[in-house]
Amino acid sequence: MSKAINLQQKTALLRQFFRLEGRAPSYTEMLTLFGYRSKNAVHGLLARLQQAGYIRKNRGKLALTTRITGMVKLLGAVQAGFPSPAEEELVDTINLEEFLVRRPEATYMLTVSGDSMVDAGIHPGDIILVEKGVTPQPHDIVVAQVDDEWTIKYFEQDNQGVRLVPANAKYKAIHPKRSLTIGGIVRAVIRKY
Amino acid sequence: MSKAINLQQKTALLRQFFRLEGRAPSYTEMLTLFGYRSKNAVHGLLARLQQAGYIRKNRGKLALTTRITGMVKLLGAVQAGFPSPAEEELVDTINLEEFLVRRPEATYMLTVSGDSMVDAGIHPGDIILVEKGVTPQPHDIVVAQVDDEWTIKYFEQDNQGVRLVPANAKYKAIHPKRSLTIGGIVRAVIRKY
DNA sequence: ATTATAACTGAACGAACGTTCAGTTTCAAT
DNA sequence: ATTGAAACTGAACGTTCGTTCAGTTATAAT
Repeated sequence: MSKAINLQQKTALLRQFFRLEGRAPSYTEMLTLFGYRSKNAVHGLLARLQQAGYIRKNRGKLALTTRITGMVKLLGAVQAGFPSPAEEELVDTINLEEFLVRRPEATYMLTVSGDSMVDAGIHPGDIILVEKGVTPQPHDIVVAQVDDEWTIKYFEQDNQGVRLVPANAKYKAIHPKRSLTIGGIVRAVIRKY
Repeated sequence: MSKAINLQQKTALLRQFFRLEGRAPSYTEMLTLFGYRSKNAVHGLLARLQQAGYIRKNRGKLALTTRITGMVKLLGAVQAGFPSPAEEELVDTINLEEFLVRRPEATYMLTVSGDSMVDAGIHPGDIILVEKGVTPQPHDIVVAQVDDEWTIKYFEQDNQGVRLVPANAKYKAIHPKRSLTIGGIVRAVIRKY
């Protein structure tokens, strides 16, 4: 029907520029980046990129979406094998923050101390992302202050009220006596090697 | 000695703008953002922000660092209690991608299937970040293709050569017979609730 | 071979950009 | 009260910005 261009090739270049400079390129910079000789070519390409959801615009200003600024490449199944550098252009990327954080303004990162949740795969030294200001539901993992002590536990409820259950046979469930403050609920666990 | 301004208050405004617009504001936009009446005031502020490491500049163009674009607030110890909205300005933020990914161009995300590493806290359904093209060291966790099958194991070496050790008593260590391909080494484990 | 359409060139445009300068205000130390 | 330095105002500047237009080239279907 007409000329067809490879958007993924262009997004790879945008990604590369962003990683290097930490910002979106200007039209003039995109001339050399994409190998165009007319700014109108850039203009047209950006329109296509916007339609495809790679970029956004407001007030004539360009904003890259997380599909460009995301660092981590998605891999469906390992069975298919790891991509070679040649076919890396075909892989989509994801932004870890957008993936893990729902409400940035209410999310905190802290390090786990204690082994009360080891059977749930939360080990001492692990990092957890905690979201504040959410009402915990049963089976949620919460960071809670019970009787002046902070712990990580499963949030459960029974006829005695709130019950905080550890994931470690060494410890027993707690029924808060004097006070209970929920710091937040655990949204993600991260372990870095 | 002179007028002292609160940089953290300004960075909070920058952070807010970036979350909303997905890009850095222009000088004119910063006039209203910071409440200045002269662009020179913006110019001076940016100089201070650059010196403090919050922003970078190249070719007259502004680039926000991950100290601004990072979403997650750092929390030292839970014992100190969770910050209230009023004191949130005092908290520093971190960028999860920068924190977890060393070489973006070589890092892939995939989902764990199988329970060969449960005793190392890696459960089925967990997400791992795998870095390609790194020579594995003993005790590293690797994604490897042994005799046509992909698995996650500890990478070890003994007098018989490479030994792939699971973290599950149900399985035994493997000495690759026909072939061994290292897909990459596991840099991080993520579990999302 | 012709046609239709998308992608591109090249030039022009006003608007917005970031920087600079001289002068003023603000604040803390003396 | 005076001084010194940092923070700011207001205006001006050349540069670069993103957009637009008319025209050309490339590609795929007919």
